[in-house]
Amino acid sequence: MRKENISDAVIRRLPRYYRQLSELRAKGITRTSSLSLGREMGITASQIRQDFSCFGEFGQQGYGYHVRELCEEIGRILGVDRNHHLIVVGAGRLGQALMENFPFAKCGFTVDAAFDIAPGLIGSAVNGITVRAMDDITAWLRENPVDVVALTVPREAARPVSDRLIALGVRGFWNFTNLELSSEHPGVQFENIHFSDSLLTLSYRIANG
Amino acid sequence: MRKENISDAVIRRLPRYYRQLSELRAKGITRTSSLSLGREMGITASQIRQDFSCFGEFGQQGYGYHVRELCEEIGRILGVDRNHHLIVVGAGRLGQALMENFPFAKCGFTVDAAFDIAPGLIGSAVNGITVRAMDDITAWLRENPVDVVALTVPREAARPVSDRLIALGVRGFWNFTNLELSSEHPGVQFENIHFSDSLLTLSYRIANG
DNA sequence: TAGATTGTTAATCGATTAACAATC
DNA sequence: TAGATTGTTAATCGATTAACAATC
Repeated sequence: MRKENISDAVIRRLPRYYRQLSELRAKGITRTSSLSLGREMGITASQIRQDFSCFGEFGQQGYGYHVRELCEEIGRILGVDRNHHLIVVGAGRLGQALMENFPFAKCGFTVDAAFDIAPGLIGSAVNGITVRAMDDITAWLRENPVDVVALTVPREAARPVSDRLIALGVRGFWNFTNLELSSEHPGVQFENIHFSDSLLTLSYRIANG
Repeated sequence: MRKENISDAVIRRLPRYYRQLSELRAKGITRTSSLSLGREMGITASQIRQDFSCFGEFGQQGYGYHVRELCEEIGRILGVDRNHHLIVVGAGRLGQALMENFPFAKCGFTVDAAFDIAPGLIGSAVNGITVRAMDDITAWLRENPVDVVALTVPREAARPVSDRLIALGVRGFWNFTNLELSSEHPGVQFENIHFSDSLLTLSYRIANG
């Protein structure tokens, strides 16, 4: 029975399932079960079955789950098969690090371009991705609509740049600036990666727990 | 009344409170309340009071909270005042991006050194931080114990490198490799930043909700 | 004082876990 | 078939919200 409203907690677990299943696939394991998956991931079998049941029936009684099929199903739910288009806005070290190291293709993303204001960067290429002038982004986006902008500009630029991009029709932001961006605009999604929040929770846990 | 066991959800909210309060401070606002803080952050006043009450009594009936005091209290809880020591292991683009851009000092961290195996990097400096040879890390750590390692090595190196560092006494890992590291060793804390999990949840939300 | 807002207890809500009939 | 394991319903647990006496 497909659910209407999927909780955020469930959605956040989906990529972990996808990662674990991808690893099993890579190891050549073809079959698994909620029990063994749960043991590997530190999750109860119950929760795994509940989570999957939000999206459909992927298993077989008495057998479990076929790893490749389940992996592909979850990939589809996450949109890995959709070939999203992305640009990197802010081609400093962090933007470069993403372009150089991040496995966009495995997540179903193609990086079409990068943008920056630094004259020294404009015209260069990182990992085959051309860095263009921020001034050209309006014209460029008209010709090349994108699903997501990876926002790796300095903190001060985050708000004005994202406002401008929303006006240009961008509906998804992968936000690495340490500024909390959230959507006043309906249909615009923000995913914030707050490095400092992460480090501070670690700081807390080192002292306590 | 101080609680014994603080839930993970509460801990994850603390850095957000800290960020919001820091911003209020920067704006020169000296006084706030659970109600106004809640409005700003999209959280109920009730939850804010509950969260704070885990750690003590920071407010005053009829007045609310003094921004600076509350900010400092939460900073103390998070350990921002503790001057932790950190090294960056893996001085590629991502490691460099952190050294260059991340406000370690604001989080209470000092970056003492970076380490890498690439001959071209060894001996260079990024933002005043010397990049040293991975071969020297054992000797170096004996002289300079650290609280946290920022792990920015390639995925394949994550496991062997972290094992080695644990053996050398490191007890905190800020893990940027896309490998799930979790502690079999008691007292060793891992904080994983999974870029791909984050992008995939965004991918999901673009299509649904 | 009167108004505001806390810290805390009680009520509600939602998420996790357990149980089990269905069935491969 | 007998054993295993699903999907789902029910029970439990924990987290969020509401309510309110205390008090600045």
